[in-house]
Amino acid sequence: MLDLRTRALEEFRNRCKERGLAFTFQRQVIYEAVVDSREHPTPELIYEQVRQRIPSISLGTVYKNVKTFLDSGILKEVTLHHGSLRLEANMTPHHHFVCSSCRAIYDIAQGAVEPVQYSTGEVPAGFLIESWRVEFAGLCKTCQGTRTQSKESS
Amino acid sequence: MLDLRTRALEEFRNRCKERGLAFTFQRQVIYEAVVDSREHPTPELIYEQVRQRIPSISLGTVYKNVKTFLDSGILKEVTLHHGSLRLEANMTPHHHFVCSSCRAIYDIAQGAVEPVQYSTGEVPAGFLIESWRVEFAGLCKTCQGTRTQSKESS
DNA sequence: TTGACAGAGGAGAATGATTACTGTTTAATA
DNA sequence: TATTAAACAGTAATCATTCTCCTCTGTCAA
Repeated sequence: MLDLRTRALEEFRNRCKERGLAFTFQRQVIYEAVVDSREHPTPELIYEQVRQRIPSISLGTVYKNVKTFLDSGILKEVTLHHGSLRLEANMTPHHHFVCSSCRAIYDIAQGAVEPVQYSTGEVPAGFLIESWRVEFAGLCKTCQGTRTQSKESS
Repeated sequence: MLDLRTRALEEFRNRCKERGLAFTFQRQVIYEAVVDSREHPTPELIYEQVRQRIPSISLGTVYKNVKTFLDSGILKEVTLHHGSLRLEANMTPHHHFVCSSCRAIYDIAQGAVEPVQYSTGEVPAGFLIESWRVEFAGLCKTCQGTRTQSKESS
């Protein structure tokens, strides 16, 4: 448990070094706040957590470092298209493909994917599942052409 | 094509009636803007579209009606948790369960779901898929207890 | 048709999330 | 330990969204 956390921190330190990022106390505490949270926290929530250990930290610092971590692949964002409300009129069940470059969203017909099978033969425990869908991420046709595959690949 | 659009509009009119919503020109044009767009548009983009037909429309009206449509099940939002940036430190592939009531996000182990099969035996055309994951929606344990199943069920 | 009234629309202020800017401090490294 | 680029804190600015207030229009009964 603690060991796991220590290991994660060690790995974090290495990642910083690899990417040429300074290993600061603020960054360490911000990273730990995300690791320790089971809630997929917002920057605001991270800020609250971190302030308990570093009362002088500024919200801007949290945002800045979160962004840095995302760019470096040290953290991940839960959804690729959280920014603004996106709407659709297609009320029939279907899936989505999100281009990780231009963030465009495309519909994938429900029929294109076989129904999801639970490996245990059971619904994941405790949840009442009303619907599910697959979210594919990758490059759309346009972005495949534009880019000469310079994505981070670690 | 046009027929489809006419049908959709007809259905929209019925939905409004069913829900006791006034059928106004603004609502019609807003709805059509979403139907016509293949881009899962933002309210801002809808506003741009609608302004070409109704220059005097206000952005507030677009937001208000979009919200009304979402509440009435006339439109759908692409993601249940678009509001604020949500982060995670778990970099191994996994799935998510989103509670449609409290919007909490839970991790589902990758092993709990069998790899997605494409019905056609092929990747959906044109996309370079780098990853995929399943997003489950429903009620978490807590919200199942709290609520006496009063969800919309149309 | 007409009149009453609740609901809808427009304009702009207020809020919340996020980014940008500025001057000061600190980690990395020689 | 001195140098320097990067990181920090504080604050202003921006963008998305909601709220408020007042006017106008659809809806429905007469």
